[in-house]
Amino acid sequence: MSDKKSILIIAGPTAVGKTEASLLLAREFRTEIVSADSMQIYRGMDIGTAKPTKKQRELVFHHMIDIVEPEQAYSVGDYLRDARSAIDRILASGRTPLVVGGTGLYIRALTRGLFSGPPADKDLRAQLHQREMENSPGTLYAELVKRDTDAAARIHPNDLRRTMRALEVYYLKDKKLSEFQREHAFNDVPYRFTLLFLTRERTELYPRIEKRVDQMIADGLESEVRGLMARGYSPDLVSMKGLGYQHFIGVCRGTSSRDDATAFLKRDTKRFAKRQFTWFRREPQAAWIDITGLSQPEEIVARIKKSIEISNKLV
RNA sequence: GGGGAGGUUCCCGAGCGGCCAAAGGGAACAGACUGUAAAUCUGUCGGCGUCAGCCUACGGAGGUUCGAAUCCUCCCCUCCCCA
Repeated sequence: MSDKKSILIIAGPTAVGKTEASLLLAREFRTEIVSADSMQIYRGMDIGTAKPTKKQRELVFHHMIDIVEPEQAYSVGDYLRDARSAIDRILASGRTPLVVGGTGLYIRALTRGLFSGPPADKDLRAQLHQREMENSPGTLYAELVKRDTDAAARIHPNDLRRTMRALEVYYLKDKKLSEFQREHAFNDVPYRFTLLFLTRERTELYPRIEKRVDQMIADGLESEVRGLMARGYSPDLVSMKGLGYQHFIGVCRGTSSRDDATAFLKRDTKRFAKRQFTWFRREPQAAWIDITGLSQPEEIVARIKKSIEISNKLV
């Protein structure tokens, strides 16, 4: 056993019930929460991201929420830096940080690091994108096949985003993405961690998602989006691509109906939950905890504590 | 009661004698993922299978044909118009 400090991570698909349970748990452990949610970092996006309320945040201190404006770019790299520093502060105070969220990549970065690649270069990306547009589709992919064959082999030819990032890494660092990945291999593990993935049967999760979407709308999602639009945000912003925001922009502009937006939001949120299942399914250290049938935060916490005991015995 | 349109795989919807397990779309399911990740991308989609095939399918029952989702007969159901 190493002398690394421990952190507890509570992950799970949207609407399983992470927030309430983690709040209770954090109070009991007298600790603070570090959010691992790629959308809750944005200020002013409260309803659509199901952010913990002001009251809840007075009860337990939350890190990594409301840290940037919606028009600011914020990458996994930024997240890793900021979240680790928050975690280190909590650890330094002698407590066990409670990481809570559903963004798989953020959690992986937190627990196993990122290779030290270059941050996104807007100009270079624009250049690359233009090159693809001016030539036939697949131009960039063909370029990648030449520059970094191994990376290309792992990227689908249609996945322009990943193709561009691989080229970006190559041109900026004069080193292949595949090489970075091979050397790093997610081996930067600074903490001991217990990663719990809360789940529910889909027959229960999906109705919860629908209910939650209805609640968001009742709580004023549309006017929240309207307010964001009034600030002149482009729909192309990462923040505005968030579930709910991308859907209600059309409603605010009068190009789509409220009913359609609601239906699509429900559908897309379910799909998102499905992708979260896929992600954590192949996260080797994630312990799945089925909380189907448990509706009270107390019950969920009891269930969580039980599995922590079990995993502690195993360690 | 009279006239018209139609019933296709989970849904919508094309097919109108063989090339049809049946276009296309939707939904669903599965997968990938290292600086946009609530994003981006991919695959499957009647069942069985040693992948060659076999079985079940186009409202129901018969019939014509070498061969029918496609043609004929009767029946059941839906929608529209006139009474």
